[in-house]
Amino acid sequence: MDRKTSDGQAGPLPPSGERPTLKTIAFMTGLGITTVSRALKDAPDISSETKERVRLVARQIGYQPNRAGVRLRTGKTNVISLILSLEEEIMGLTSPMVVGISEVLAATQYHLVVTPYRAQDNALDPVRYVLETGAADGVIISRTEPKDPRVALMMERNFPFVTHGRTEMGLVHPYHDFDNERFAYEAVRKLAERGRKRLVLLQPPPYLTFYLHMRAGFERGIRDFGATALPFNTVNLDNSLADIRGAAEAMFAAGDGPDGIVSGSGSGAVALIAALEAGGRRLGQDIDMVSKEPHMFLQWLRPEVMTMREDIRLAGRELAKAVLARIEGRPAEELQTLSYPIPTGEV
Amino acid sequence: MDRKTSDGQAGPLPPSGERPTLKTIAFMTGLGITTVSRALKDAPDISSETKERVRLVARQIGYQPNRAGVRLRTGKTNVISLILSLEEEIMGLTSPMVVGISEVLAATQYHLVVTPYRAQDNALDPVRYVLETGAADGVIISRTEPKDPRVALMMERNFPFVTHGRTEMGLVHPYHDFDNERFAYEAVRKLAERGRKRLVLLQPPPYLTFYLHMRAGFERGIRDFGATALPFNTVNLDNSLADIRGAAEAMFAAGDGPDGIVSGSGSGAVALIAALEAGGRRLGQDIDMVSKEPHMFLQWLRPEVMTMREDIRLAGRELAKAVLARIEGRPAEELQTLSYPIPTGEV
DNA sequence: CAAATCTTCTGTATCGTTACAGATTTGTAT
DNA sequence: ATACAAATCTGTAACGATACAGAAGATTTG
Repeated sequence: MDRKTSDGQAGPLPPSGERPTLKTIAFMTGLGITTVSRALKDAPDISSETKERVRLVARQIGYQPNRAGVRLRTGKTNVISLILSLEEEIMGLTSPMVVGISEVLAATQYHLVVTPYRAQDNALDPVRYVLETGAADGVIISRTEPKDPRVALMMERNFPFVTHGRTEMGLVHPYHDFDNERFAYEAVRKLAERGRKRLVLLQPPPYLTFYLHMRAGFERGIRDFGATALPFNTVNLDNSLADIRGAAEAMFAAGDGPDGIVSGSGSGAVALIAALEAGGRRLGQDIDMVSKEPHMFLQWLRPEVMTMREDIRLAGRELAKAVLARIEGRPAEELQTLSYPIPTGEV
Repeated sequence: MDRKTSDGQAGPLPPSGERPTLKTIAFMTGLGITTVSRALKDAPDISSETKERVRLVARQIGYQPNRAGVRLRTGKTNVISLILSLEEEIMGLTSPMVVGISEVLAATQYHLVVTPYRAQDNALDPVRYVLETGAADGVIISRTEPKDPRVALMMERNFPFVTHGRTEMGLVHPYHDFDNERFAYEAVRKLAERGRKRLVLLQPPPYLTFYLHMRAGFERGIRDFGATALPFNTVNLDNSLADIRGAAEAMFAAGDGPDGIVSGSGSGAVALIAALEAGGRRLGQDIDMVSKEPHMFLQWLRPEVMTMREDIRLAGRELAKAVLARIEGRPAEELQTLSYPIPTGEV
């Protein structure tokens, strides 16, 4: 039972330093550094009594593995990289997203590193950086394109990642997405139910995948509910609110404008409302609108607008869970989820 | 001139691996690893010809120092930790803040790690974590309290940090802050100019430093412009919008309410507007309001509200610059900045 | 011309961790 | 007894970078 506390050997030197390391525990328990390491990761060749003893000491002195040591030796960074477009900032998606991700990572050893990029042209840069420097174990990207070079690159390198948004390359990869098709379809339905027939869509920029979805849902609605789609292509959700407002004002001034609007974002809706009201239209009377609603802004300040909520925080949680699962080797096809529009208070 | 390319020595082994390291460069140049390391950091005992040669090769093969190696050896993490309260999420401050910080860090080797905490009670946890594990070289915290234990702790340990918001402990530390005193004072002035005399303030939670500032500015305005402050203490900016609305509705229902409101946040203003309109008041007629305005929401949907902008992105930039400077040893007293309300379009 | 000095370069040890190849003890089979 | 296997434990080397203490050759000094 009582193994001699080996001494006199080339035993580990006293720890001395500040923060406890494996050496500290080895010294305190009289075990070898290797044994301590293996005990802490529950290796099969360590007696359960020793494991217990090591764990106890480790807990007592508040041992936490040195990340640099682990990373240098194993290559495991314990980092998830969230790659953000600065455009997203405008839409205010970042905050709840980060919160959702953090909620999941909090229970793990993972840290969240945020890496933004400027223009869509540079979207590949941060991904390359992570791949080349091994800066993270997994990556979360958003604003996917149908043929997304980032996805192609990471799949080719077999690097764990998840996308916020789908792609159309015939490649199976983890994603979480909001069902923008359904959103737009339901939006058209609501407008049609109010007798609106001449509809416009404030849509995403055309190179993003969710443009296709939103557009498809919109057009399916148009067909199913016998409405007409008017063009509104001069601006999209990536334009500044001032530009959106400007374009919308021009449209209303041209006369013969829409009697129903679907807005792909809450802030976009604000610009549209400003424009239509500047043009003398009255919401709920001359024209109706359906929009995504990030907060309660529209619901409270323009209750005439019908709103649906997209739960970005949930998206963050799903995305984080998916990368982690991917890192652990779960197959990509099990890591694809959709979320659906949440109806907010009806008028 | 031509130093013999030393060979036959215990020269470095071929690099072989994927990513180039110092060893790779050493092998390619025929120099020692140490020499390469010192050449790259422009040490004085390396000839400028060698430096040039090393730099050239390093650039050619795209050498980037291994972060884990540096971190393990030197303790330098090249990480800035942004410690966030989940409460901030609600106010949507995170996004532009992260963007601002990233803008500054992009030009450096630093990565940004986001570490959120749940309740105000746990605010100390992430700070302790960073201090104990050495997870970062510098920390950015916000939501400071007059006697902030995080500040005390980090100063005691002489750990580089900057706060978003000031403290009142007689400790000199780097900060960036928005002048909420001025904001509230100017807000009262605007209301007084419109003849409003019975004012309420939707204020921050009382334990935060900027409560004191906003309150002070408000009350100074009250005195200077001969108005009256009505109590509105049941809720603050940390409460949910629903709660704020509820409390405001109760206030209006009680009769004899305010004829002017100062709202410390844009989203809070929305709740207040919803409440006052539900109570039959009309903005700009029965009552006036001044608010911070994060976007264009208020300006476009309730142009009657007078707004001022707080540039959070700028705050992010200033905070990042300050931690970096502090890490480089600049004295704290040189790293204290204030930003001022930006008037948005007048009615 | 030997000694001292300067210039430039390099090997060794180390940070904390883990993979790997033993080592030691104990128990089992022959 | 002797060999063999099982159960536990441990030293060494390595990941990539840098601090430190030389080392080798060239140059100056008296």
